[in-house]
Amino acid sequence: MVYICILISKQLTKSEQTKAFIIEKTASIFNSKGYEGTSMSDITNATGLTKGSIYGNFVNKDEVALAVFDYNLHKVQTIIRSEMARYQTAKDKLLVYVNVYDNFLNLPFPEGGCPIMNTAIESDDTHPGLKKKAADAIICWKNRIVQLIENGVIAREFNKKTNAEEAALTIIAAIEGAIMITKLTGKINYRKAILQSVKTIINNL
Amino acid sequence: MVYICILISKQLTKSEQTKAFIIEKTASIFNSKGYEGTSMSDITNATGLTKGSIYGNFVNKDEVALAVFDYNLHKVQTIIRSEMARYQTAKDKLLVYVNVYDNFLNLPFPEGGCPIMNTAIESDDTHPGLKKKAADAIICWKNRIVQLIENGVIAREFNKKTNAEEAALTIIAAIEGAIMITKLTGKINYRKAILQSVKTIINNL
DNA sequence: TCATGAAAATACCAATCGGTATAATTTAAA
DNA sequence: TTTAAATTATACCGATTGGTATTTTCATGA
Repeated sequence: MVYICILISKQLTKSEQTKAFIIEKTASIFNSKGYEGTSMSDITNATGLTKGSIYGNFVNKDEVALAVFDYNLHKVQTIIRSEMARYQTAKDKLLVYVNVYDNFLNLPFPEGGCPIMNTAIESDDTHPGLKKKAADAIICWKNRIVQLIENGVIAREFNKKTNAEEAALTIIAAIEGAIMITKLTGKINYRKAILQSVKTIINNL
Repeated sequence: MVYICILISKQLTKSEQTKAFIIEKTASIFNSKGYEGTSMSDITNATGLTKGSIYGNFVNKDEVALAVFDYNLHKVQTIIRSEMARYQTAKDKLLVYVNVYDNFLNLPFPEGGCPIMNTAIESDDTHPGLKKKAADAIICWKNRIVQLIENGVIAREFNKKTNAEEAALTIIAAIEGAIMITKLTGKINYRKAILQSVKTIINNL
């Protein structure tokens, strides 16, 4: 199994390596300046590569942006998944969201805030491809929380009268709002206060 | 008094009239495409004016963007204030936020979503002037809700153990998150579900 | 009615935008 | 080691960007 993995990773094309390199080097730029605000020269400067090389690996800037979104989203999902694996109960797993977003400065979180919200706000009126990806990510996130709550109901951790979807959407909305407000005002206590409310919501499920 | 008002409005410079005209015509564009994504040609197309005229009334594009933010923010604040004036109790006044954001398609709300959030997300890493304006708007909003809650505590509508700031920030975060999620996914029920949670939070104060 | 200042239009600027054709260089298989 | 293919660099493209200098038009008070 490991052997196969090594073989597969050795078979990574030069082009695939360069692609990954470009994505890594530009991920934080796209997430900070936005997909419109990031220029081709930003990309060449960040990578040290030339335009010819970028366009030899991606058909256009849009494709870089889409790949970078996937990369940033994957980064967040990986953190959440690995933290959640440490806990057993539905409640503890749900509280992972609170703890992760409360300490995301100490975690390998994408620079520039939540990639889903950044992409959502920038692209909802302008870039259908990115909008679709962000929307799918939100719905996937919501479904994951709904499932956790339903598991908790089955395990008699949560009240069976709980409206799982309403709770899931509220948790997501509050978290995203918290990130935005703290990034904007610089007040970490604001995020802490909102996440305290999220914790209360989870405890009352 | 009225006479004075008429005099003052007659004294509106031609330049001031044009300025207001430019702001009105471009407000929805800035709020949809973003302040970076809106070009000078967008502005000239929307107004029918030429670049010379725009730059005769504003020193640069930034100044238009800042003025448009004020205009869009004022629009939201006017709706909230006039709705709130119809109610007396602190709880009813707080519930205005829920009702307004639940029906904002039927109100003269700025096109393109919440101008505070749009500006916050786009400008927090790129445009200090706009970031400052958005941050001030959020803090002002928070203080207003805190005051309403404190009034409600004095009037014995709310529990005096209520953490007003935590509640205020949570309400704002949930509302902003709700707007983002519904705009992104197209699912109005998602917003309704989150606003239902906000209503519950207000009822439990 | 005429003169004057304000406002708007025209024509232009250098810089940058995303993108491409082609040439030089690596890479890797034979 | 040779050679063909894949990858990267160079040099360029037209279009558009924000911005300005200058001219024309317009409004208005004397």
